[in-house]
Amino acid sequence: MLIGELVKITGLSKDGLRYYEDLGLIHSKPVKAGTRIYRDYDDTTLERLALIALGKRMHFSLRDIGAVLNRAINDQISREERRAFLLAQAQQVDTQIADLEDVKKQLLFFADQPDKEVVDAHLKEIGLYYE
Amino acid sequence: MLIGELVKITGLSKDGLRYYEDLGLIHSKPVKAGTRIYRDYDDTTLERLALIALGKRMHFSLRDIGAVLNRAINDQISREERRAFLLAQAQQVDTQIADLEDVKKQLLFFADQPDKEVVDAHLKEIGLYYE
DNA sequence: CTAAAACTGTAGGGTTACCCTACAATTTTC
DNA sequence: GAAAATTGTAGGGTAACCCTACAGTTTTAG
Repeated sequence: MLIGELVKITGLSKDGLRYYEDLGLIHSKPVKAGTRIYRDYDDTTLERLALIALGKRMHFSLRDIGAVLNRAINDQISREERRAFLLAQAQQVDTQIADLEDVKKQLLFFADQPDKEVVDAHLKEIGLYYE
Repeated sequence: MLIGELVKITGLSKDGLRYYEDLGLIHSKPVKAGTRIYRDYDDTTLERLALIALGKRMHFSLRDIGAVLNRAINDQISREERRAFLLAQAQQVDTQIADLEDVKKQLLFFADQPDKEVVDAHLKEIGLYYE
C-alpha cells in the first residue's frame, strides 16, 4: 500500500510516517512512477506501527522505540528472548503507573489547601529545601 | 535566592529555569549587580517548581502547566474552586493510569508470540486494518 | 480523451523544551 | 590583588513533528 492508505488507516500524517521511515522505524519498497519513486509498504508495517503507538503511549523517544522494535520484531531472536523482552517492557509500564500514583497522591495533598508550614514540610520531604 | 541556588536545590539547569521564567511559570525580582541585573527568586518559587514537576510527570506541555499554575496558585480563586480544580487533575492521572494498563495488556499480548492470524485480528480490534 | 481532482515527492520554515558552547561582567575566595 | 566561581546574553543544535508550497503522477469525470 502507498502512504496515503497508511495515513487513512493509522490517522498519522504523511510527514510523521516519512519521519518514522527516515529513522528506520518502518520500511518501504520503492516503486517507480515516471521520474518519481513512490513508497510501497507491506502489511507487516501495521504491526510495527501498533508497537510504535504503544511506545509513544509510554512516552518513549522514537530512537528508543526503534531499539524496542529491533528486539520485538526480529527473526534473529528466539521466541523466549522476545517474550522476556516484552515482559520487561510491561514491567516498565508498572513503574510508570507507580509514578503516576505518586503524582496523584501529591496532587491530593495540594488540593487539601495546606498552610505554608505544611507545604514547606512537604517540599522538604520531596527534596526541595534550601538553607 | 539567585539562580545558582535553585539549580542546586532542584537539579534543573540554569537554561531550563530561565526558559520557565520566559514562559511565566516562575518569577524573579531583578537585583542590580553593577551594569548587570541578576534574578532573585523567593521561596514560593519552590512550590511552583514542585507543581511544575508534577505536571511534567503527567507529560503536560509547559504552556498547559502554566495554565494549571494560574489556577492552583492564585489568590483570586476560592479555596473550593482550587480544590475542585486539583481534584480534576488527579482524575486526569487516573485516566492516564488506565491508558497505561491498556498498554500493558497489549504488550503482554504481543509477548505471547501470537501467529500472524491472531496478530491481524488484534490489529483489527485496535482499529488498524485495511481493505 | 482531456481537464480537473487527488495523490505522491522534495524543500524549507516553525514549534517545543530544552542542552551546550562561548564570552563578558561580577562577585567571592585565597 | 589575582584566580575562581557565578551570573548574563547570544547563538547553534536536537526531537518529533506540522504546515505551506510547488512539481510530477495517477485517477476520475465529463
